Amino acid sequence: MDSVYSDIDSNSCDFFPHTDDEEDCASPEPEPQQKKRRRGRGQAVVHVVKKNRRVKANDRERNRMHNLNDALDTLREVLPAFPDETKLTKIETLRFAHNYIWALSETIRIADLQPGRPGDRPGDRPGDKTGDRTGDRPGDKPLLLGSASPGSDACSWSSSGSSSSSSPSYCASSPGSPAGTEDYGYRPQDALFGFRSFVPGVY
DNA sequence: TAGGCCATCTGGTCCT
DNA sequence: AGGACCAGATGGCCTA
Repeated sequence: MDSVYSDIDSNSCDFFPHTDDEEDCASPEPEPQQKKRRRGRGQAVVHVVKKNRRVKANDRERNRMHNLNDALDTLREVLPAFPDETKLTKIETLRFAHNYIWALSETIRIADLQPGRPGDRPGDRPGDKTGDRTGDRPGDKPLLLGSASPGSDACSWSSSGSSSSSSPSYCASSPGSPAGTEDYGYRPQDALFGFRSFVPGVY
């Protein structure tokens, strides 16, 4: 979308009273003692240079954010989709990805612990390129419980302010054990079940 | 209408 | 010096 300011660029003081352009933007009621300074040619050049730099910086920043959003979209694509196809918000995407990665690694870990594990078969090892992507086949072990439906949050935390308080029992802990429940009967798929499932009426 | 999410602008800081 | 990154501010859009 075009910037709402695109029409304003030529006179940013309308919207950004504290910009470099401040000097040109005589405040509505200039202080009495303040004499209006006339800008000489040199100052005008400096002003134009500054403004150009700002415009370029804005452009770069916009591109940077677009790249970030593209990466986020790419991430959304590899995450399990949800029935109602509601697009995950940015924070939800990140939290869900975190949970998802953790669930996958837990699944691998548990599979490795099992005697005569299926992982002994070629193609079942985590790094085995011959294996299908987990979750691609309907018959796969139900790691991905797509029944978790979007609501408002990817996990059971409330991002309330400080980093300490925003440390959920689940999401912000180390990827190795997001829930801190490693040997308490916690199943990897619970990580995905937990997704957005704390919203009343959603799950 | 309030609240959530988002895009954009902006100035500061760090890095090359 | 200029670019990358970051966080704060602002305003638009959408939904409950």
